[in-house]
Formats: sequence, structure tokens, C-alpha cells
Amino acid sequence: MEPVETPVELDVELDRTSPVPLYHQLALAIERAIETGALKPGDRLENEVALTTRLGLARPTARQAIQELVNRGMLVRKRGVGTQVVQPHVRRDVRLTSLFDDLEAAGREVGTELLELAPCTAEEVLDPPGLPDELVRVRRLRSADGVRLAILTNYLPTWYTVDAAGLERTGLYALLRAQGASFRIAHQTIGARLMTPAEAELLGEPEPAACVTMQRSVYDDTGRFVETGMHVYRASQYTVRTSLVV
Amino acid sequence: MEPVETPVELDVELDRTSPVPLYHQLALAIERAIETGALKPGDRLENEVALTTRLGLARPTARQAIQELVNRGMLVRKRGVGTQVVQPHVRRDVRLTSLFDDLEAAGREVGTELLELAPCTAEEVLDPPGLPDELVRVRRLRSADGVRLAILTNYLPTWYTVDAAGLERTGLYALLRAQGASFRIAHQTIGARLMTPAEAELLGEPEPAACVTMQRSVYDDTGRFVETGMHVYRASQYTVRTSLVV
DNA sequence: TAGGTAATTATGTATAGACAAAGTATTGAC
DNA sequence: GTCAATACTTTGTCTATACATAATTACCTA
Repeated sequence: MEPVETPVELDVELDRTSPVPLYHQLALAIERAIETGALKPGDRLENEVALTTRLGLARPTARQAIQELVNRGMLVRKRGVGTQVVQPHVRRDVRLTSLFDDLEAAGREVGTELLELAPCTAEEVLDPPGLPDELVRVRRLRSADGVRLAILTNYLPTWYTVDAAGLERTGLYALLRAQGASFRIAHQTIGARLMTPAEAELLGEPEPAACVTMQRSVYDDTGRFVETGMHVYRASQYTVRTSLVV
Repeated sequence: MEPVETPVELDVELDRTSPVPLYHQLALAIERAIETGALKPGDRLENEVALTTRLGLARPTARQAIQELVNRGMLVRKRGVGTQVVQPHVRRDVRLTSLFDDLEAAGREVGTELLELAPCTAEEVLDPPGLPDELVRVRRLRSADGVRLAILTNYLPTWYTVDAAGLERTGLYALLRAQGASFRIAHQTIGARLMTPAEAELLGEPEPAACVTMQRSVYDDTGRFVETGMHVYRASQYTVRTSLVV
């Protein structure tokens, strides 16, 4: 993330006589600072040591407050960099379906080119909870009516087996369902960024080109990991329709 | 929750030479025990002190592991009682709409009787994050085509104003939207239990009666709390249709 | 001016310990 | 048999400290 000039020094008053835990008071204070504009998107908080020294608070206590806000997507932390207020982005609910299912439902002719099918480990996948150590990485180029649309990178547990023919013929979720996977909970984040040169070439976009990005992690009804995906969509070709997801 | 005879002693091996953090190794071990059946729904884990003494682990480290699984809905903890594997229940996505909206969309005649409209504090509401200290509690009896259907208890921040006439005339979300509320993220849990005698009387159900319960906490696109609701539906009258929610 | 290296910054992980508070179990009085 | 008081159990909150590690910045040299 891009650093800012000076970390913001929050005006926080902690009440040690309150029944509200200190970590929660701090979380509320940071939250209020965000909602009133005292902390703006992109602003950095004081580093943990400075904040806790100034407030007379223990560092694990402040970290617990910050972690709550990180879990809710309001803050983001990076080692060696600091804690930053999340840039606002459009976050919309979307059905727990695959792109293939959606395109087919819309009457589009779906094309899939398999780019990669390889084993990998959890280390390369950033932070979805419940990730098994060994995964399979599936990378595909998806087209609609002959027009390139998206690069889809998905990570699957090794207890599912997928092959090249199946991946090019149908949607990933259909393959997983055929193996008993149930889809119950998904955490999904949608954003945008500029494409990398490699992505632009694959998608046939002149540079510079914007893309819609979608990260999704799916769990079944016992909380077990089903798959996580990182998808890049041509912004010129793709929008998202949504509804509430729990 | 109901206690079980003996907490389950997990077979956990921690590898201190692994780059995987210890808290994460423990979280994975507990998760695997749940998915393999070594830990069954309703089972209790060893208490924190016993577990960490046996594993040679610090208590905050183990608590971090457990907290991850609590956040994912796999475990539930209660002070003085212990940590328990969550009983599986049907969890389905549902639209971010109010019951009023859904009934009206279905062509039903919606009736609302206001039972209570009173100020209250956050203490009485269990655990949704981002809750302001002062709230307004709204409690209503909802009917469809003259048939009693649900008891709806909602907690609103005091920056929204609602009155009795409005609440009986239209849906809560319509009233909030009229005051600028935006609905973006909802966390929702659906379950079932037996009705209390008071609920059964209000809903006109002979006892014993089962009810569908729904707890929902709604946030806007900056992560700010909009409302939280605890709804009780006559199981004989109500089912839920769902889609994915992020 | 650019590249490499070292130092600095800030978060991540972990240990140890103590006290608070909610919930349960036990005990004793009536 | 019931109820209140007490003891016990277990999680919740908090402090203090230290080391690890990723990322950035500063400095040096070619």
C-alpha cells in the first residue's frame, strides 16, 4: 500500500471504570474516527507501540481492537508498513454460483481455455481461513460468445480431483458438486485495479486496462474449506449483480 | 449449552520447526478433528488451561487458535462452561430484505402490531460487532393475511428515528432507507428452538411449539452498524429462500 | 544514477502471569 | 424438597516482555 506522510494521532479516551472492555472501547473509537472522517481512507494509524504507549494500554489489547476492525474489513495491516484505513470500494453481494453457471443462465456461449493445472501449497494463497496445506491450482481463460472475459484462478483441496477435459467442458462448481461438495458460505470481495501486462495480453486488452477483481472463499456447512478463487474480469465486459449473503 | 460427560482430549502434534504459526497448527488440528469426527457436534474441548499445559503452549496462543474457529462458526465458547463444537444447523442465505418486503412481494396482506418501542443499551444485545451504546428496541408482531407469523425484535441506533404509526404502516427497512440508511452487509444465522410460553401465546400456537429463529446484523458499506434483529417465526408458517451473501 | 546492503520500522508470534466475571456444582439451613 | 450461599470451573480481559519477519528507508559504492 502507499504510505502517507504522517500517521494520524487519534483522540481516544479510555474509561477504565467502564464495563466495556478496553479493547472494545478502542475499537469503537477507531471506528468512530473512520465514520466521522477523522480517519480517512488511506490514512495510517499510529504504529502499535506509539499508540499503546500514548494510551497507557498493553499492546496485545490494542492489537485485539485492531484485529476486530481488520476482521470487519475496515482496516488493513501489513508487517513493516503499518495499519491503514481501507480504501472504500464497491462491495456487492453475489450469488454463490460460478461464472460458467451465470453465463449459461444468460444464454451466452461459454468458452474455457485451461491455462494451468498444478499442485501447490497454501503459502501462495493469501489468508483465507481453513486452507488445507496442499492444494491444486486451476487457472483458466473464460470467454463468452467468443469474447475473452476473465482469467480465473482457483485453489482446490486435493481431495477433489479435476481434469483438463472436465474443466474445459463445464464449470468448476459443477465438477465439485459431482464429487459431493456442498457450497454454503462464501466470503467474497470485489475490487478493481489495472491489469498486469500478462493479463492484458491474455485478455486481448490494450494497455493500460482496468479489470474487475473478485476474490472468493467458499466453505461448506460444517465450515470446511471448499475452494478459493481469484478472478480478474475485463472491466469493459463484466458487471456484478448481487444479493445478500450470510 | 448442555454439558457433556468428559471433554475430548485431542491428539495434537505441534511442530515448532514449522513456519506455520503454532496457533494456526492448533486451529488446523481442531478443525481436522471436527471434520473426521474425532470431535462431534456438542463435544466439549478440554478447558484452556488443561489443553495448553498438555501441549506445552501458551494460553493466549491457544485462545487465538480457538478464536479463529469461533469466528468461523465451528466452535462456541461460554465463560464458566467451556468450548464446544457447534451443533450443526441449517444455515441458508437470504436476501437483504425485510419480512414486510418479502410478504408484499409475494402478494400477501401484511399486518403489524407494535408491541414495544423503547430505548435500551447495547448490553442486552449479544455480541454483534459495531454496536453503538444507545439503541432503540422495536418489537412487533407480524401477520400475513391475518395469520400471525412472527415476533420481530430489532435494535436500532438512536440516529434513526421511528414512530409507532410508521412501524405499523410499513416495513422497518423502508423507514430506515427513508432516513438515508444503506444496507450492504448482513450477518445472519437461522436456527430453531421451542417457543417460550409468552411467544406461543402471542403467536397463537399451542404448546409445545417449534419456531424458526433468525438473527441478523446489518452493516452499511463503511462497516457501520445499521440494525440487528432477532426474529422468531412460527415453524408451521415460515420457510426461508436463500442466496449467497458476502 | 542505479544497484546492493544494512539499518530501521512496524506488525506477527509467542510466552508468562494475574485478576475478573459468567456459569455450574455443592453444601447447608429451613 | 427448596433455596440461598459458597465454592469451583472455565473463559474473558489485561499487562508485560521478547524475538521473528516482512517491508521500507537510508546509505554506500561503482
